[in-house]
Amino acid sequence: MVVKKRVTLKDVATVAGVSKMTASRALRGASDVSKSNVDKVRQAAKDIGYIGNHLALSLSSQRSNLIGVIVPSVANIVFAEVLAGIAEAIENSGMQPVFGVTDYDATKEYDAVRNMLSWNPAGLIVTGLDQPEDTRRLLLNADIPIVQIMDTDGDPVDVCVGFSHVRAGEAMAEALLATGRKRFGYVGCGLVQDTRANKRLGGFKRALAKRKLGVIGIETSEEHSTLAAGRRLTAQVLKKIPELDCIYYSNDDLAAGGAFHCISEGIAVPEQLMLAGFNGLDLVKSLPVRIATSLTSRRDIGIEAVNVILRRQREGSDTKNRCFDHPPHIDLGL
Amino acid sequence: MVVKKRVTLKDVATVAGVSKMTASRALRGASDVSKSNVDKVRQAAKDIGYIGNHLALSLSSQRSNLIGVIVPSVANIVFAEVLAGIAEAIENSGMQPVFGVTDYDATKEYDAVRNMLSWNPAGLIVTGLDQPEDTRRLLLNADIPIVQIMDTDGDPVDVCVGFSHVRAGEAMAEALLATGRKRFGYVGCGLVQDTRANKRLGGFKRALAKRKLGVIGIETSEEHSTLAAGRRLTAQVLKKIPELDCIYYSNDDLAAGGAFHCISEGIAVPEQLMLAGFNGLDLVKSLPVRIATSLTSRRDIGIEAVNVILRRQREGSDTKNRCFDHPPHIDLGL
DNA sequence: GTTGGTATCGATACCGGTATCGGTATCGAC
DNA sequence: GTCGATACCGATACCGGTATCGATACCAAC
Repeated sequence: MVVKKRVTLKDVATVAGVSKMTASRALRGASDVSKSNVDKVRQAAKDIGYIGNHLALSLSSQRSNLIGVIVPSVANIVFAEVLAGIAEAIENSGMQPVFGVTDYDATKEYDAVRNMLSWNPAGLIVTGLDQPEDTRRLLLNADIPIVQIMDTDGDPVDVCVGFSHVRAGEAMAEALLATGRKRFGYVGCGLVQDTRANKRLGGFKRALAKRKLGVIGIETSEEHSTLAAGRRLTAQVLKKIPELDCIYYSNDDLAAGGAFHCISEGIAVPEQLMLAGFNGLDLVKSLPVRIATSLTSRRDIGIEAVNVILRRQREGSDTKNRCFDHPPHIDLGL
Repeated sequence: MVVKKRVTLKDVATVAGVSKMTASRALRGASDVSKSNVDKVRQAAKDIGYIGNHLALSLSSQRSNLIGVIVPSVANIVFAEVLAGIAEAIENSGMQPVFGVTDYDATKEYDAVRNMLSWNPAGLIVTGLDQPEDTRRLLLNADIPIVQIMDTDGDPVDVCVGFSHVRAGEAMAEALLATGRKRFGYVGCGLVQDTRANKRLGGFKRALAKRKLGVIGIETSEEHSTLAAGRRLTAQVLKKIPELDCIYYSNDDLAAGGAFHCISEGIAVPEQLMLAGFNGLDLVKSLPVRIATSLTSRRDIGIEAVNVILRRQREGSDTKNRCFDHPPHIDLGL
């Protein structure tokens, strides 16, 4: 046996005793092909283990079944769940997701978008609305549906699916104020680039300001959000400002870390100190103490993003410049 | 302005006043092209916003820069971290990962592998060693590096990167036995298909059997592993067999759920009841009680898997049929 | 027998790049 | 002035499919 070469459509055609074209037709729609030839081709394809070549298919037909997805991180469960939603919605659509990771780095994001576009995807899903100018231009020039997810505070290139982080921050502040809390702290691992967490903090502060209140203790760090960081930063902020009666975290991981700190230190949560995270992770729901959080519908956002693209494919551009809002739902955990 | 058409290499060449071929050369290696032409072409490409077309590139050059990755789930943080490792290792290699999700379903896995192969990837990373016959044949016939990850208990198609789950289960049993525990329970959300968890349980039981011991309480469920499920199943198993002094869980999520149950019920962990999970998640390290776990190096496994493929690309098939072992490290949390 | 419609098939031209090879220009050496 | 080597460039043939259009066969209708 010689070198194992890839089985091509031509091989199938030869075995089946028909032309390449007939084999091609037989393997897909199968209109305009006699029943007997369809069978022959199908059988031949199976016999010699024909797989097909999407590269050639997409190049030739000028459309691909790829949907590009660009997220800042996959290790973050929040984006992992968005991806899960995307994978779920894409199922059975004949499409295939391709993921790119930016690591919260604008340069990598630009590269990822560019790279993605070079695959002629049917659509592109990118995270956030605040791409730098050059990346935005790339997206604008791409002649495919672009869905920006997880944020609606801004001007979408095409369509956005998510919610307003500003409003989410405001809403949480209002809910916490309604419980009578007055001395607020903030703990965040907001990489400076985490514009969405910053938007939430902005909304949070604004809502407090309306009641002539403010964030009186703040502790942040450049590292990634982890439970351990949450634990440590909570200890720090409480050491500086022990009289806090409520801490808002940039996300649930940090808040849960804070909860662990409180459990260890015997601080009564939420009686003595109320904790509020963001995302509504499974983790928070199962915690031995009750903390507040904003439940975001990551999965739904992923699903909707895909659906926007699929609809666009079928029906043409109906929903240009629209925003799909999936506002978070506050759970005070009380 | 008419219909916006995709900018092709030919357009670049025209603008730069050279042939397609020269433009092609100028934009990549740039050997055999005069400096002045390289500049002209580069400038032209930038001016008209040339992006390139990977489909054509890969089809024409008969090699792609894709690395296919097939995992059962992305919502599971363990695989998310593997993906993160993969993304990290792939960075700057010029390669691009494409992910497929199987949802622990063999049929979907077959489809995913097939689909992936049709993109002519440079390599394929799949999860586990226990693919059904037809999928395995697909992998065997593919003339690219195939890396099976997360498991080494079996016969790899090509290369495997992971660890023995049987030994991992044994090791945990031995470590727990060494602390003097005698009445073992097991809690698992082993979908029947979760062969790896079953391998661990098998190893665990075998090690106990050597000491004439066994698992005297077992509680499983078909659902996905969640903290809530861990909490519930722990309550159930303890209700039936209250005298357990140690529970082995199929993973950390369940074990952490068990920990939450114990905290709520005032059960002293680990004094009264020892809990042992699997994976060594961040979650476990930050828990307010100490539980045992096996630290698996997900990220490293992802990185190594990619490196196997990258090495193969450069050096040819040196490591045919090899196994890369990344054994977990037991942390009793004491 | 001729005509027209339908079903079926194949030849050919692409899609947008790269590999390959041959052709020209330039230059130093003899 | 001729020659060979080197640098540079473009024509052409692919890669593996699909779109398109024309060819052929067959059958019913006139």
